[in-house]
Order: sequence, then C-alpha cells, then structure tokens
Amino acid sequence: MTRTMAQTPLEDASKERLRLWLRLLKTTRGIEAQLRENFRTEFDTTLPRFDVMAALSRFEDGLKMSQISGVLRVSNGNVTGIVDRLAEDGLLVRVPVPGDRRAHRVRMTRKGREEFARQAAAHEAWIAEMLGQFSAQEARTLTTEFSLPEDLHDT
Amino acid sequence: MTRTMAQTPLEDASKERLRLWLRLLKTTRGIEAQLRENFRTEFDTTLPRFDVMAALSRFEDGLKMSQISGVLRVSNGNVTGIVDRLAEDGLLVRVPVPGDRRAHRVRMTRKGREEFARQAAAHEAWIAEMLGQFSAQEARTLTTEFSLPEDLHDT
DNA sequence: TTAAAATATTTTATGCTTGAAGTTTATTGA
DNA sequence: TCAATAAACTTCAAGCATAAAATATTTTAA
Repeated sequence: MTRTMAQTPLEDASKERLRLWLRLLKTTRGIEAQLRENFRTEFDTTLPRFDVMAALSRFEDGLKMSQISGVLRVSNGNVTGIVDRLAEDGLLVRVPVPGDRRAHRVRMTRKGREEFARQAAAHEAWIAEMLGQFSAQEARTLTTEFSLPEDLHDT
Repeated sequence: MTRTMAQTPLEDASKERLRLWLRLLKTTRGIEAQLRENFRTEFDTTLPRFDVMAALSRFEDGLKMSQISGVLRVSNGNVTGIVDRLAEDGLLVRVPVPGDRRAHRVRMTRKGREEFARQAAAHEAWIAEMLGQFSAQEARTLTTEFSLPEDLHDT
C-alpha cells in the first residue's frame, strides 16, 4: 500500500495549487520590479502611468475617467491622481463632455502618443527578453491555459 | 508559399510573449484583489502584513529587519512600517540583538502565531478554490514551467 | 589609535492603491 | 415641479512601495 514517489494524491491538490500561486506571484513580482526599474531609468515614468497611456492608446476618441478605471480595474480615486500628473506633463488632456458637465473625456496629446510609442516598443522588447525562455508556441499555449474564469467582471 | 492559420512564425514570438505577460498580470492581479478583499473582511488585515507573518513563521528564532526585506524582496524602509503596525497589534516583537546595538530580531508572539495559523489555513483554501481549474498534476507541471531564471538574486 | 568604510536601520519625499465620504450634475418618479 | 436617487468625479485617510538621505553602530585598515 505504499505509493511511488512521483504520484500526487488528490489530497495534495490544495498544496500544489498554493505552490503554483506562490511561484506565479514571485515571477510576476520579479518581472514587475524589473519593468518598474526600466521605466524609471529609461523614461522617468512608472508602470501605472504606462498602463493608463496604454489604455488610452487603444481609443482614438479617449475615455471617460470611469471608463479608464473600468478597463484597468482600479479605483476611481486612483485614476484621478495618475491622470492629474500625466496632464501636468502635457501627455494627455481632459476634455469636457458636451451635454454632461459631470464627465470628462481624457485623450492623449500628440506628445503623449509619441512618448507612448517609444515606451511601448521598449516595453515589448523588455518582456520578450524576460520571457525569452518560452518559444512563441509555448507562450501561446500558456496564455490559453491561464484563462481563469476569475475575471470576476465587476462586482 | 502561404502558411496555414495555426502556425506561429518566429517573428511573432515577441508578440506572443507580450500576450502571455499581459495574461499573467491580469490573472495575478485578479487573484491578489480577491485575496486583499478576503483578508480585509475576514481578518481585518492586508496581504503585505500576511507576507511578513508568513516569512517569520518559517523561522522560530525570528529574523532581522534586513533579512525580512531580503526574503520578501521589498525595500528596507517598507518593512519598518509594516513591522511597526504588526508590533502595535501585539502580533510580533522587536528583540535587541546582543552584541550589535544596530540590529533587532523580529519574532512572532504567541498571539501572532495563533492568528497566523488561522490566516494561513484560510489563505490556502481561498487559493485552492481560485485555482480549482488546475488539477494537482497540472499545477505541479505549471509550477515547474514557471521557473524563470529571472530570480535576479539581489544585484 | 583612529579615520574611513561598511552595516543595520529609520526617516523622508513621492507616488500608487483602496474604501469611504463628499461635491456637483443628471435622471427619475410622484 | 421638485424631492429622491443615481452617476461622474474628486477628496480624504490610511497603508504600501520605492529610492535616497540620515543616524547610529561596527568593522577595517593605515
């Protein structure tokens, strides 16, 4: 009734999942730390700023504040501060929405688009290097495997 | 000379790796958000506090401040504040290191160990549920695959 | 011996993040 | 009409995170 070493009893599924989570967390934190460092030294910016620019870059007509927080899944108040600082730097502008004086549409400026283009190219290169151990096929497979249903929508 | 749809040209490896990274980031952020929510509502604590307790729980004799930041790979100054607050709550104590008046050893109190035991059990259950789509074998395989060499040690 | 370098830690300045409360403007329904 | 509710956004308080500067102590080496 002894079991061989390579087997994994069902009872241990919880431990294996915990191990996977800890590995996942360690990996993503490591990559994030390297990205943060690169963004800081190469572009004097931050990951959250890049995230906001990336979201805006996909919408020619800009996004309302609440749409940005929706896309990025961060809180409203958070976006306010980041947009404030990006606007100070002239990378984007708040445009009043005609017909609704509560809302503002946030759009990138030309300067913002140009700066983002450079940052996005560097970002892709950094990631490609850090994930260089994965072939295109492996990457594609793993991307599919990590489709967690835990996209808890909003709530 | 046309290629079939399912093929992935080597040229696209960079794009596939970027896609994998974005998926990884989205997944871990989603799980982290759920954990933060659970820790807040169930234990009135935070993920960083749990991380510090988890690190200390593995060392009966405690850790020095710089060892905590080393294990968790966060900055020294960061640990100061978290340990301050955990100490205020009586979950751990700073003990002077004999022979080196600069250093302090941080140890969990009995209260801290008891509280951590409850939190760790809940944490494992939450993760097991969120990663329920992976069998023990799948989890084990993925954990191995994500052994990135980018454990940049310290630098 | 003692000045310089290294080590351990805290402090400071800045920014990200959340949840909750507050403000202004729009919409709804009696 | 007009009070109540909802929506869009900002402000606030607290905590997390970093890098850089400051403090105190220990070690090294001239």
